[in-house]
Amino acid sequence: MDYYSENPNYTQFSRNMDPSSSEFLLSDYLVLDECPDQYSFSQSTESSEKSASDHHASGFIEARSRNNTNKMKCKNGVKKNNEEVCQRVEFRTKSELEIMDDGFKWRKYGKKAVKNSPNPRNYYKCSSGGCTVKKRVERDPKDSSYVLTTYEGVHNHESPCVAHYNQMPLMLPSNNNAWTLQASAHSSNFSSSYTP
DNA sequence: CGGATTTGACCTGCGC
DNA sequence: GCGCAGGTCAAATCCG
Repeated sequence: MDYYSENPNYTQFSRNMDPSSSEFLLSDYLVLDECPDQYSFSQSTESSEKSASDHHASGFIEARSRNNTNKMKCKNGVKKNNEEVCQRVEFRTKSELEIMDDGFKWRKYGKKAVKNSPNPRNYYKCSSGGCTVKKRVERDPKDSSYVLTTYEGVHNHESPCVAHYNQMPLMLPSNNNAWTLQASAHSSNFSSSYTP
């Protein structure tokens, strides 16, 4: 069974995005928030665009702290202080497609128009049973050619994509603080990873 | 027919 | 307390 036929979103992303192409800009903006102690991994918009263009989205990521901009709310029963960590990862990706398939299977559960943005925000949950990871997808109001994708939470299972293709775990269940996003399972040099 | 998507209603937090 | 905005729910609808 071909994964492409099972996941049309993945098909679009991986087929249309050629890492060797100068038009491919992967995740030039990345923010990781972690409650209560938040850190971010990001590049500023302008520099990221430049560097992403220069490097053709080589996956280069710059880290900085953002302790003074903690406005992230840990809602829906996620506890701030103790056991459960509210982890947020934000990607800003130049793409005509709003759906950035990361190998996981998402179920759309909401769509909402947001203030100061002409484009609606889409809400997705990981459709894997027991996995509570969510993501929001919206077009950048300042530049609609960019897509803002925000992940909340940590997958408690492996990516079906990676399990299927690479037989390598995308998420290590033994390490809840580790995350990896792969833009394409076929582009092994195209992945961003974070392991605290 | 079952799963995914759509979309209006509802809930919650925050600012005034 | 009220209104607004963001987030979620769930029934209706779509689609393979």
